[in-house]
Amino acid sequence: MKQDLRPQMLKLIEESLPGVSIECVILGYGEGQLKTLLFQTKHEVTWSLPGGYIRKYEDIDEAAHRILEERTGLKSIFLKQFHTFGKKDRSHTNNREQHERIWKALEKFDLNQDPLIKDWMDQRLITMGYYALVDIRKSHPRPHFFFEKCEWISVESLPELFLQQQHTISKVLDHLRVQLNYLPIGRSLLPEKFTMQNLQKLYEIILRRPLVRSNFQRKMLSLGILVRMEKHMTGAPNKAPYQYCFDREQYEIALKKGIGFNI
Amino acid sequence: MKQDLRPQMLKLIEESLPGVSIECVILGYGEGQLKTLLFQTKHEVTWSLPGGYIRKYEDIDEAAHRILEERTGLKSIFLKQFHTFGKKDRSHTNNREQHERIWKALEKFDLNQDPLIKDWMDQRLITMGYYALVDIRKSHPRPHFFFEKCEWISVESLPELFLQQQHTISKVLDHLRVQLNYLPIGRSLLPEKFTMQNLQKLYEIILRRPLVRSNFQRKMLSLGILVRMEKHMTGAPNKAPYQYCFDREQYEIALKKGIGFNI
DNA sequence: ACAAAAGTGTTACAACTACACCCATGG
DNA sequence: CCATGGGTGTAGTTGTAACACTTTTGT
Repeated sequence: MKQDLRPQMLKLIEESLPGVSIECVILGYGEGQLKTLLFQTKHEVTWSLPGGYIRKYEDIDEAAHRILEERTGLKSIFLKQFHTFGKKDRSHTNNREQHERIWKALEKFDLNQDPLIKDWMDQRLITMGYYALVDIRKSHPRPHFFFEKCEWISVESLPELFLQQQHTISKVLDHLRVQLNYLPIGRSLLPEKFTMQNLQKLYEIILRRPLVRSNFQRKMLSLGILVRMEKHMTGAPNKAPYQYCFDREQYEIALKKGIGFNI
Repeated sequence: MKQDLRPQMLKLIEESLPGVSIECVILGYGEGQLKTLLFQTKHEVTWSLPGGYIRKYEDIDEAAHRILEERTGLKSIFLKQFHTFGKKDRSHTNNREQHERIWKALEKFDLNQDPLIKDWMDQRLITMGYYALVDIRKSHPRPHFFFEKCEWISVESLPELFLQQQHTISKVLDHLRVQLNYLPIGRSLLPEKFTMQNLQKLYEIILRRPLVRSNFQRKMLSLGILVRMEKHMTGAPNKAPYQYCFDREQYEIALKKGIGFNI
C-alpha cells in the first residue's frame, strides 16, 4: 500500500523558503537522564532531529516555535537559536553513510519522480539550529509527515543520526554546561514540584560530576529562588523529603545576574 | 558621469546563493577605543556593516573569511559566527527610515531597471552575523563595490546604520563582555608588543569599569601567558614600561580553561 | 633629586570544598 | 530503632579588593 506524499510535499515546497531549514534539539529530563526527542523515518532509514522549513512570511524564530509545537504540542517554552550550519555539501540527499538508504526511501514514496521535489531534496541547505528545554511530562510528541516514530532518547546512547547531528547535540550540551548559570535549567526541565535530590541529580547530569549534597542544598536555598512545599510521602521507611517549586520572580532576577555555580 | 554597476551586480547575483547574506562586525582597538569598521555607500545614503553573499560552492565560514579579507586584507584571524537574523521583513530595500534614500541610490546606478537586480534587492534575506577581532594596524580597509568610503568608528559614537545594525553591534559587545574569559581579546586586538597599561585599558574599555592596576598586573602575570620583552623608551620623564607579547601555546591552554577574570 | 609610572607585598575578607556530625521522622 | 532526608559547623583553601610600599628613570 503505497502512500502518496507528493501533494503534501508540494504544498510544503510551495509555502516555504528554499535553501534554508531549521533543526531543533529538544531536551527533556526523565528517569535521571537527559533525553532528546528524535524522529525515525518510515522504513527505518534513519533517526533525525526534528526540523522543518521556514514559511515565506514567517520570522525564523516563529518558524522554530511552530515546528516545536507541531512536534511536541508545547507552546511558549524556552527555545533559543544557537548555531547556523552551512557547509557547502549540506543537503538532504548528500550524505555519505546514508546516501543509498535515503534514495531508496524517496523512491518508495515516489518522491524522486517529481522534478520539483527532487530538486528540493537535492538543494544545498543552510540550517539554523535551535535548542529547547522542556518538561518531558507535559510534552506530547507525535510522528509527523514521513516520520512514523518518535522517542525520547538519552543523550548518552544516541543512535546513528542524519547529517552528523550527534555533533549538533553535543554542541548544545557543551553550551548548556558553559551557560548553566544563565539558563533556566531547573525551571524548564523539571516538573512544577520537585525534591532537592531531583534538582541535584539534574545538575550532576549536566555538569557530569557529583556534587556534595550539603553544599548544594545550602547554595540553592541561599539563592532565594526556591519555595518549600509540603512533604512528599513516599511510603519508604524514612523521613519524607520536602518538595519545592521555583519562585518565578526571584528566579528571573537570579538568572540575569547568573546563578553563581562553579563549574 | 554615471558608473554602470550592472555587470558587476549581475555577476554577483549569478554566483551567489539567493536569500542569504553575511554581515561582519569587525572590531579593532586603537587610541584607547573599541572601534568597528563601517562602510558608507556612494552618495552617502547610509553607513553599513561590511557584508556580502555566499557563493554557491562555498561554506558559510569560508564566505565570512573571504568577505573579511576583501574588506581588510586580513587572513586567518579570529572570526566567529554569533547570530542569525531572520525577521520576515528583512531585505535591502524594506527599511522604513532609509527607504527613499536607498531607492534613489539604486536609481542613480540604474540598478532598479534590471528586473533581476530589482528582485535581488527586494528579496527577503536571512543574515548570518559574524564578528572578528583584528589588529587595527595590520588591517588595510578598502572601499568596495558601491561603498566608496570606509572608516574605523568608535562603538561609543556610531552613526545611523542600515537595518538596525546598531543592535547587532551592541549584541556583539555584550557577547564580548560575557565571554571575555574565553576569547582571545588581547591576542587579537593588540599589536604584537604591548605594555601592561595597553592591556589593562583594553579590558577596562570592554568591561566598562576601572580595574585596580596592581591587581590586574598580578593576575595577568600569574596566568603565565605573557612573555616580558625589552623596555620601551618613551622619552617621558619616568620609568619606561616593559613590553609584553603573548606566549601562544600557554594562551591557547588558558583560553580553554577560561582566563579567570571576574566580571 | 624628584615626579611619574612600573612593579611588589601585605592584610582582611568572602566564598567555596570537603567532610564530620547532628537532628528529624515514617515505617 | 533505623534508614534516609535535612541541616549545621568548621578547617583548609583560594581568590581578590584595597592600599601601602619599593623601584626605575628622563629631565
